[in-house]
Amino acid sequence: MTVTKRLRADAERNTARILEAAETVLADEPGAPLERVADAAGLTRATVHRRFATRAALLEALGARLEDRYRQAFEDAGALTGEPRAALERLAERVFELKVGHRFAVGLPGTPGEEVLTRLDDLLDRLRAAGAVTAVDRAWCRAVCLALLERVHDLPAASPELGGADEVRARAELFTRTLLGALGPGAS
Amino acid sequence: MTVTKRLRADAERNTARILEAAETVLADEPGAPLERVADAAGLTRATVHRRFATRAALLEALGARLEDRYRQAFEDAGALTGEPRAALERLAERVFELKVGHRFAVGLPGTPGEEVLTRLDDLLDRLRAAGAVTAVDRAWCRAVCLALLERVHDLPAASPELGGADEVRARAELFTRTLLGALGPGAS
DNA sequence: AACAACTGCAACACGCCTGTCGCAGTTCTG
DNA sequence: CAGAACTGCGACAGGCGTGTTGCAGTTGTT
Repeated sequence: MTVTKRLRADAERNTARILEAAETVLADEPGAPLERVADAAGLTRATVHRRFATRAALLEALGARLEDRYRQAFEDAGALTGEPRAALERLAERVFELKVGHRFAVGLPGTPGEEVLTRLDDLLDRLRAAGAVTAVDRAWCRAVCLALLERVHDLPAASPELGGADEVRARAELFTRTLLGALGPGAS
Repeated sequence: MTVTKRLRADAERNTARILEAAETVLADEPGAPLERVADAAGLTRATVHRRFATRAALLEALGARLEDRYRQAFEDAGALTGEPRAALERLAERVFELKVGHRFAVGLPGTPGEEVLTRLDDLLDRLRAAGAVTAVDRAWCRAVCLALLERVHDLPAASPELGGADEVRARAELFTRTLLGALGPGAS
């Protein structure tokens, strides 16, 4: 698609720094000026524009980047095969390792993309088939799942809710338990 | 505090329209220009500024307005007395009646205010005492509660998750069930 | 009816962010 | 080492939202 012309080595490093900085900065202030991103990357605003002509282009690139990571997370977790509950927890672990502000990520142009969302729906379907999820509306399940992802992500590491020594694992465990409690069989 | 000088009758009506419009418009686009608010209110941007000198002032007024409504909701639901689970559901009903975009409301300057949040914590504490909630971290409980409030609010009326004839009641029921499932005893 | 209050209109100044440019200096590449 | 590629710097133009103002016209108040 985009026939990216070959870049010089240092230039390529800088593009990476820009994306990295953008992810960090825009995560907690989505409307932040590009200058802040540039500063965080140790570069000039002009240079940012040389890589990404427009702000929209940067966001698009950022979106694609995240999309890839999420897709990767699904594969690493083997979320499409085997016992779905364990798959869910493994997936959560991978996602929390990304240390991405999900609230921000979802606000991105088409992120998570159709593909990732579909895989998530599939996993939730399998959980439903296994009886771990009783809620029927896919949109609802997806929304709750994403919401809890955000909240667990924002939870400070010092929270008493996070027991174990391995923080990432503890988050994943909390997430899984909470999600299944929310969508699972708890008829009152 | 603010010694609001007596306004003419129509002017007072317009202030109300402005707040109404602002709530609607800013709910799904928090950064929307004041001109859109003015249009939605059938007024001019200048007039908006005559009532609320600055954008911040408008948001503050909006925040106070919502704060009052939430406080009222707590009282109407009798959330401080009696069986906490029923109180929670009554509270949810009152809140959904407000038809406010909670994601937006929370983003407002100090909204929900300290007072409302404290009352919410109290209610959650009472649920914990009753054994309906097992999660220990107050911040976590609060976060999940608010998040689910948002998601249920955003759920389209046509969702199969909303059974009963009374939509508001159905939402409240779904919210309560989901929240207690998420925070309640579901040890795996 | 007479006065005061309020609004629309239109214009203005201001600040902020975006996007572009040329130039001088630095860093990579072959 | 020589040329190409890349960056910082500084400046500029343009767009957009905010906040203000004066004036003419309308509407409420007494």
